[in-house]
Amino acid sequence: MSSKRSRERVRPTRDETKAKLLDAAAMLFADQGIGATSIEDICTKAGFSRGAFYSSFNTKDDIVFELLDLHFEMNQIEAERLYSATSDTVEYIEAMSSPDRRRRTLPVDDIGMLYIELTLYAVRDNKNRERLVERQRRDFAMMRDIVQRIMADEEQELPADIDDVVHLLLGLDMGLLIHALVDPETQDPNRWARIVTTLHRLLTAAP
Amino acid sequence: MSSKRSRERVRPTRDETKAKLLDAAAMLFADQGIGATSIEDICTKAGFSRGAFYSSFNTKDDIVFELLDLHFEMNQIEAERLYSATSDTVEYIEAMSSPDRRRRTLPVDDIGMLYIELTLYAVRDNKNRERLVERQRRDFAMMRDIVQRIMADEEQELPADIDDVVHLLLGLDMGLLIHALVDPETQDPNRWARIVTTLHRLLTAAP
DNA sequence: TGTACATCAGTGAACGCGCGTTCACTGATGTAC
DNA sequence: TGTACATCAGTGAACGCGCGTTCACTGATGTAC
Repeated sequence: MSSKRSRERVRPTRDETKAKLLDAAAMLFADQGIGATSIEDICTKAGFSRGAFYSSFNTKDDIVFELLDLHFEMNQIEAERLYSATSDTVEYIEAMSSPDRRRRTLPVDDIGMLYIELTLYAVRDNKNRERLVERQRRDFAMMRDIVQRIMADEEQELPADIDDVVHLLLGLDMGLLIHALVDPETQDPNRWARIVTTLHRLLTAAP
Repeated sequence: MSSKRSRERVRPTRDETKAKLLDAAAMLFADQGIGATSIEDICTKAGFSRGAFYSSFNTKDDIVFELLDLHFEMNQIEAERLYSATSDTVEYIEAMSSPDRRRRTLPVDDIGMLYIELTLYAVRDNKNRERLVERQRRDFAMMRDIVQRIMADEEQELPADIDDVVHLLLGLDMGLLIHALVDPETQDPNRWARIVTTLHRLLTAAP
């Protein structure tokens, strides 16, 4: 529709192609693992030939790390959205445990699988490990802020070290994700919310 | 030293060879990942040629699953040892958080890394996934017994659903492992014991 | 809006390396005397 | 304990497949007139 164009666009734009490749990669990495996913797989799923891949990415590593960046970026955006959209603890816990919360970041059914795949990959890469560590610390700092805000709002004092509480909450989140990944049948979708609610009750009712 | 033997043994026994290959594989899988470890790597590290590998294992998958079995088996033995060797909760928590507890299962520095690697691998294998699920359920059942024993010994009632508490404890364990794997520097070796002690305090002091 | 030409996103065949697996072999071990 | 022979654990060269990457190309898009 630009005044400079006299024919209709037939091919996707460069950015659309890249986005399609990233989405296809996210799904396949979660499904089969990074190592078991070939560039050919990604291109076929996205509907391109192998060469298209190398027009958007330099190497296979490249797409992995770009996906990791994307994952953290969208996670951050989503977390900030929840952080500011809710006003009390109950509401916040409910919003956090919403079944499609994680889906809002990347188009992958089992985002836990994808996260673990990407993490293991990045942990072993000396160049990118640092970024991963930085991101994790940022997540911890954010949760620390949230816990502090909640305790301040409720005019309560934490009966435990705040960093321990933050590690407890995020560790629990991660751990439940992995256990659910191994044994989805035993998974109770309300478990996270129920446990966190119990913890909240115990922490605010403590002597 | 057997009466049937007239010369001294020069080569390792079949079992020794297999054990060396398993140990080498455990270390390399934890260090580089299963996908990035070649059979040649394993054999070199163990001090054999590639052919030796195929004298003990049929395929690469074979050694991965044998390692997973070994991991669970030794974990089970170690857990049962702790279960019966300690008599009160404080002692039990201390024993569980002993820095070299995990080392007692396989000769790997970062057993968390190995466990995640093996788990991701097994989760994606339809034949072996079932065994993994079964093992995880057994771990949960064991922890359930332990929690029940502790509460009975202390003549306390749990102020929460016991399965939630079990998921909380094991999820926390798994999650801290992964976070420590990403960012070992921020890891506090006493954190697990401190958090669990706090949880124990909160759960037994509840109204 | 239409045409001509340069650019470059995407094509797909080809390359070559690494790795899992095989196999003909060798020399240490088990067994019988 | 020593010898002879069969067995078989471990050797290492060779095979072939799959995958990441390259590259000469084609035809759609951007731009100027």
